[in-house]
Amino acid sequence: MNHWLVKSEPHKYSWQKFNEDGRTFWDGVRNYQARNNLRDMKEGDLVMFYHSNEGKEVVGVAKVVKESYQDPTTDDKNWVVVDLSPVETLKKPVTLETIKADERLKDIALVRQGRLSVMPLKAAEFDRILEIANG
DNA sequence: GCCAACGTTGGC
DNA sequence: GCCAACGTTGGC
Repeated sequence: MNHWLVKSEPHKYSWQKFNEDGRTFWDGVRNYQARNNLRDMKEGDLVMFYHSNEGKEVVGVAKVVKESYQDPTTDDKNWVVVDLSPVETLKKPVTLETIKADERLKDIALVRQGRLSVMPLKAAEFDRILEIANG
């Protein structure tokens, strides 16, 4: 199983809204690297949900419920979406500041490659974020 | 609101 | 195919 991290601006699509919806297709990715990551997602993979701009923190865990397919919001064949559902809300959100300060997390793509919106995480990194969130 | 980082575009 | 210009993202 693989682990991922996706970003969303809360005023566009928040963790709260995601939970109200119960399921969503992850659209709007217009970057090839991010697209390739979406394509590599498999059903059951776990995905950290990060709020960019406002909050700047990992707020919850989602899972892939449907693997990539043509983005329904465009006819351009370059772009795909996946379906995600919420799994759990983190007890304590893990802020970017915390991640940068953590020896085991300071080199993840979230820090190194700030603009990428869909990125892989190692299992150890994923677990480390959960560990921090659970105190 | 500014600006750094970086991906994309287009002229040559 | 290089690289300057431009646009976008996202932290501050």
